[in-house]
Amino acid sequence: MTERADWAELRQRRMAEPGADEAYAAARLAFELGHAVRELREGLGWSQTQLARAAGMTQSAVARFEAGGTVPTLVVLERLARALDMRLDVRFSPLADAA
Amino acid sequence: MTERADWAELRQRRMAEPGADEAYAAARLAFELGHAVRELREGLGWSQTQLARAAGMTQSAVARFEAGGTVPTLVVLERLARALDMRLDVRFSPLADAA
DNA sequence: CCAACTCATAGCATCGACGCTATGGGCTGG
DNA sequence: CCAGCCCATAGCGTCGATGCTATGAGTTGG
Repeated sequence: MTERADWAELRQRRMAEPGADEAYAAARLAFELGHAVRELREGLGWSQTQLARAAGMTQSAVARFEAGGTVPTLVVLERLARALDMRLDVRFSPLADAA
Repeated sequence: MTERADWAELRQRRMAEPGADEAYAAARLAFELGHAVRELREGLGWSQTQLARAAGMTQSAVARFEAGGTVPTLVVLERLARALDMRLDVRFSPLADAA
């Protein structure tokens, strides 16, 4: 990644800063989710525009999300999940112990 | 629950409205997460105030969250998870197939 | 009966996520 | 070479989630 984005860079820095533990985790989560959605979308052979329509949002929103531009809201995640015909799973799980 | 809250009621109505599918799902998720946190907290024998301190927020925020007053942000969920020494798990999973 | 603690809300300010529209660059088929 | 589609951002306005502070009700111990 060269340096196309802006927030992409900012977020990177943020994630590098010490003490930003939780913020870091959230950003990472956002990034991974974005990635996941992208793969699912491509898997279906859809364009961002198509997914956007299906999820009731705009192409720009999808792009921003996939790129990890913001920490998504549960509402949005839910919408995307539906559009992709998936189930959104959010839960607290033990750190190391059994499940 | 009589009718102590305000948003509690509003949210109820919202959830009842047709076509509010995703909003409904999000609200439900919020409610369940709130419940989960409450149980975890009580399990540790902590007061909302204690958890709030541990998670870097105020008692009111914890109360609002546990009551399902708002759809929490991933950032907040992450903070709570840490405070409770748990791991926040967010993922897209198939609707019916295996987990 | 009072003090102290716990939890539920209210009210207010701020910040960030989302929605929309408009571009710009990259690719591809005519 | 132009038209058309795809994706990445930029800007801007709005709304909702959080944070804080201040109460009020319910409990409990002294």
